[in-house]
Amino acid sequence: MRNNGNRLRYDARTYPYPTWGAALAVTLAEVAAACNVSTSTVSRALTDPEKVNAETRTRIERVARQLGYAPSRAGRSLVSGRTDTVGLVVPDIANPFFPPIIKSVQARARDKRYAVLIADTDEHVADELELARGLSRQVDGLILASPRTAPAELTRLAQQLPVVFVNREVEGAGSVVIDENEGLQEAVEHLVSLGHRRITYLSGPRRSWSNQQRRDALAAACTANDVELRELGPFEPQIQAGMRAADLLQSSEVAAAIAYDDLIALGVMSRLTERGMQVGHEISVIGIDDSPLSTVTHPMLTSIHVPAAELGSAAVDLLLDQLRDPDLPPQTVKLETRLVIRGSTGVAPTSFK
Amino acid sequence: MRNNGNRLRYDARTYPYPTWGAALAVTLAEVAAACNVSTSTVSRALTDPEKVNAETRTRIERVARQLGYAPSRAGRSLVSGRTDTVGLVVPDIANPFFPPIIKSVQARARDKRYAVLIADTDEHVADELELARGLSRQVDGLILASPRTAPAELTRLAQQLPVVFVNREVEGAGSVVIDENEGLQEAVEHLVSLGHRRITYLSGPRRSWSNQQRRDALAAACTANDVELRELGPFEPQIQAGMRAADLLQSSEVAAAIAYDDLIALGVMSRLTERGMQVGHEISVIGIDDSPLSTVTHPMLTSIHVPAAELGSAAVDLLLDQLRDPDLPPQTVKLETRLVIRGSTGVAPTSFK
DNA sequence: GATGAGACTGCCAACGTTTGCAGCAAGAGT
DNA sequence: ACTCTTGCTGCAAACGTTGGCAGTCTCATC
Repeated sequence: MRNNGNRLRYDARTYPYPTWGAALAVTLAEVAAACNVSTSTVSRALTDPEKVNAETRTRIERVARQLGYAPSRAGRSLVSGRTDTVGLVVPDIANPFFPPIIKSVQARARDKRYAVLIADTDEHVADELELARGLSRQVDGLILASPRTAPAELTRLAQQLPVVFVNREVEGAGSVVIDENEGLQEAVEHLVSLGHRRITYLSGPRRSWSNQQRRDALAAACTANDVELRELGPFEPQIQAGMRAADLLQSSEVAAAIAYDDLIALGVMSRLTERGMQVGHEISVIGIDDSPLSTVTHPMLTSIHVPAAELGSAAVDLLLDQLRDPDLPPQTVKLETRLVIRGSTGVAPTSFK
Repeated sequence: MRNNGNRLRYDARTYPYPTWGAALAVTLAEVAAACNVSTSTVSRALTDPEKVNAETRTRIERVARQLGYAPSRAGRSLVSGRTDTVGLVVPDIANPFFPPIIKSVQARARDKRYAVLIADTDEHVADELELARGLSRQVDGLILASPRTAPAELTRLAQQLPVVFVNREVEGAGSVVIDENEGLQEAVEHLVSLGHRRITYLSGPRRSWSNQQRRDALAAACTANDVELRELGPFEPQIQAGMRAADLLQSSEVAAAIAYDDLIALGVMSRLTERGMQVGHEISVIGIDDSPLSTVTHPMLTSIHVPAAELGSAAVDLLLDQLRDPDLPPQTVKLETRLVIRGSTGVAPTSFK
């Protein structure tokens, strides 16, 4: 019962590759040799335990652990066609909105034994598809966060491999989006209750899907509350852009602003404060995302809370569902938002009432 | 001259795997069939162009492009023993110190045709090694940022695969560290020139290597400038911890604080401002990292600039050097720091002079 | 015209894993 | 004693790529 079909063919001295990392790795064949069984049996013992004799199995398990065996991803991948890896494309890791999403994607993926490959497009729209395509070779599925690529391209991408979109709905693909209606409605009502009758929307990138959503939701809320809505922008979701927005805002006659995201709002606050204005008194500012940064400024930023962690884990769940059953109809998950009131909003100055 | 050793064995209907992604992928064999050459020739044409006839090569290249051929990572990986992927372990993606590092690691790695797998330990020391070991199966080398694991364990890890440490020196492994001496010296001199004679260090995590470095460098600078040094902490590098530090600080008799990092400093500022103190007048605060956040507060945070982008790209360079030649002696790269003065530091109140 | 060199290309084995199939032994049923 | 089943295990092929080796063809040289 000697296993000689799977004997080792190299010793350390003749092994043709550097003896780093993977080359040192224990293989099925070595475990098999040590147990005097075939590689098939070892493979089954470790992946499909009911299929082998209980005694053999425990012996194999012990030896495998002892030798530090870990399956080669490449070998497994080659035969299964799967990589057990998902890709995640974000526009900017440095935008504090994304780290919580990334974290929850990773946590959920790790639970399900998937690795996560992350790509950062640096807000560069053209790189988005290229990075996604590059990743597609080495992942089973993709999560695209806040993509700005044209819808037709995204649909085509989603036909080539399972994709879940975060913060965007795309024809024929799963997505996780936030419903900003409630949050923005609360925000407008909040401002109205403070005496504001005019609101400026500091717009995000023109091609951004979520910017459209937010603008529309805000317009609806303003109409419903009989509030005049103005708009400035577009601004990139960056602090610097917010500072630029601040100056435009200050020269207007509006004392309340809702920004496309927290970064813009924080830039606005920072710049206004620097110019001597009292945010929360002379002017009210509201952000969207409720990132951890909302609490470091003074006054703290009133912001619309977005459930970032749920966003990430829902995306992973949707993606894995799709991997399990590719014929499943694409689903859209919608998450609620709500207003978190802090110090950056206050009673409208009398001159603006 | 028919190529029948490499003929296709499945058609779409009998293919046993879901027809998603990789399963659809064009293989060498298909390109070979379309060109009437062997897979070896295609392989060589695409990876080692001088080895095949110019005419054949261009034909192969054309067909490959046309068919959308992309090599299978798994197949290549299996034979080469390499994964063309590097792992990056960070304690907390949400800490604004890390995103710039992550970005530069990714950018440099991408230049060199490497993918990057990121793991976040959530500041959990015990997960650090576990994640690193998990990653080690699927990467050629690792970059560990600000690890807090015991040195002996790190040395052992570095014996198993190429590792480069960021923000920490480890026996027998490459590392990229920052030399905080200059920056802290400038910081102390700056405070002295403003009339401060006592400084409190808001300490980072006790096991953190860079916390040791910073504390030592600060102690040296204080001695040299005849300044009294006190210490509070340890604090986790998080805004919340900084707020806690603020209250401790306020009840002491020191009007100048240097924090382990920007997050702690920002938490301190936020809390002090909230309690009605004027940061930059009644009390001076200095951070370390000079993260983008330093500019969103009012006053803006005086901070010690750390060249995050260089940190990342140097780490990748060191790692790839080591992959190319495993026998290379491990190198340590040291990067300079400098003080960036903003509004959070000011003349010492007379009572403290 | 035989020989040799050189340029190119094909064959095959190998990487580590999974899995259909077949073989084998032991026990059950007739 | 025979078949039949059941439980377990081994064999071998397959996944896509690479690279050593050997074969073929062309052409120059003697």
